Amino acid sequence: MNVLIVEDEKSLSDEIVVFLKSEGYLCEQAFTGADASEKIAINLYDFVLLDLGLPDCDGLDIINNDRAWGSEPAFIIITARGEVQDKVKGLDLGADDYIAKPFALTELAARMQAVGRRKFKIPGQDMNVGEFVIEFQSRKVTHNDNEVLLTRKEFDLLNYLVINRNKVLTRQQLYEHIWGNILEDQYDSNFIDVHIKNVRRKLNEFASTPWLETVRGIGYRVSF
Amino acid sequence: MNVLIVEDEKSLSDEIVVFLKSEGYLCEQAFTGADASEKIAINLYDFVLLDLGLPDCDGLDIINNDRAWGSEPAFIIITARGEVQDKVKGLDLGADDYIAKPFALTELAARMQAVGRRKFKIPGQDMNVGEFVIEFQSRKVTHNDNEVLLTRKEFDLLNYLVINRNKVLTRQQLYEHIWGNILEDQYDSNFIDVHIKNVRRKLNEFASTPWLETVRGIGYRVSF
DNA sequence: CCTATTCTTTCAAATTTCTTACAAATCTAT
DNA sequence: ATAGATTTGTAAGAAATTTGAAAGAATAGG
Repeated sequence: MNVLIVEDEKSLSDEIVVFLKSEGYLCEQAFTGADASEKIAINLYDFVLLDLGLPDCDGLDIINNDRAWGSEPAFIIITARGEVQDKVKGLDLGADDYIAKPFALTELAARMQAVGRRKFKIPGQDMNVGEFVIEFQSRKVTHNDNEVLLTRKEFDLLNYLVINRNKVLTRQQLYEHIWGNILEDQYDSNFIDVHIKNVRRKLNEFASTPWLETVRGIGYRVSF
Repeated sequence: MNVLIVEDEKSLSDEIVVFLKSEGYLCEQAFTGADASEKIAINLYDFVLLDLGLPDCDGLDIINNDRAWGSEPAFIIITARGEVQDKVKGLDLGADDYIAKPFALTELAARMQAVGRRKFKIPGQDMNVGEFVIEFQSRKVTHNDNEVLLTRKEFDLLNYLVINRNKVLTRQQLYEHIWGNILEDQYDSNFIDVHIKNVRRKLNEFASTPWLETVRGIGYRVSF
């Protein structure tokens, strides 16, 4: 999961980054509204943590700007105490949650998880795909209680495909969300194909996986 | 992708054209509001870059004209600094993004990409055509839960026809939008006919498709 | 420093896309 | 109505693209 932290106070921003990284998120920072707008326009984030007290612009513009369909990020507003009407306006504009300063990092994590569950339909509980059970919390995949040992990227890949089930994901989308980078022009490597192949190989030792489909010319899709 | 650049300052317009062509876009220019309106009425553009400082009319009128659902172009407003309320009015009227003069061409490209990503990913929901269900996000076509296996171009073709349903699309329009190239003069190949035939053949294995019509002398149309 | 993971490179296999040639259908002008 | 012209449909196969697979190099993490 990709997170953009929009917060002008560097020390707080850094603190959040360190924490979220330890939680397994990919983080980027923006310290001004202009920077944030540009980054959001270019990258596909899953979350945007937005401090409304930016010096150069009204943070609410940023939400208003980018109303994407399906792949829009989840906005979580960070407010100082007392900016209540901003909070309300933010929620009206389509922010998904807010959190008031000062906050505990664990609370932030909890809210992000809750928002993610609603917004991206990330199942809180385990999920059945084919004959497999995916445990998102413990990052385990099992087949009749036998664990399928996937590496980190392999699990991330499967995880992201399952969350976006019944959607074709391009290699670029997978790359941007799981690796958290923009894919440069003309970059041709088939490492995503390789990971897919490895996931399939490991899963196929237990059962066939026709639900992990190749959509030729586009990307991959999990259907169920 | 087709772009109409509506900008009265010729040197800037030309500069944009040269750049966008190098990025693989097909460009046309309009230097007056009247010209722009006419061109938009006739052609199917993917993007319209609209300078609000036109001499002969309020650029915002151009956006306001009613457009067919699905086939409307993405409007990106070009404003001079300080025309903030125009920007706001533009976004209210349905513009998809704005960019303030002076801007870097790379930023324009980034915004067009971002807008394109969300705009042309097509309806979030599935759609019924005849006895078939088209799932756009999944790029699947089904008939009573049986999947009709279409290749990429076949799906793109059906997709574009369905989005522009009740409109006749010429082979040139289909080619320019789906293949993203200008069709050279006197280029005669019937590969679009061939793809249409293949789509029909695959669909007809499940049910007849009188709704995928040939408009003799013009092109093809999906009516429903 | 060692090991597991991730990425790159290479090539074969599978599939799609486009071209070509011709048949069938439709239109136009006598 | 019919011949000729134009347009569309069909088939087969060549060319191009895309994916799968294997092996090994680079990298990261303990």
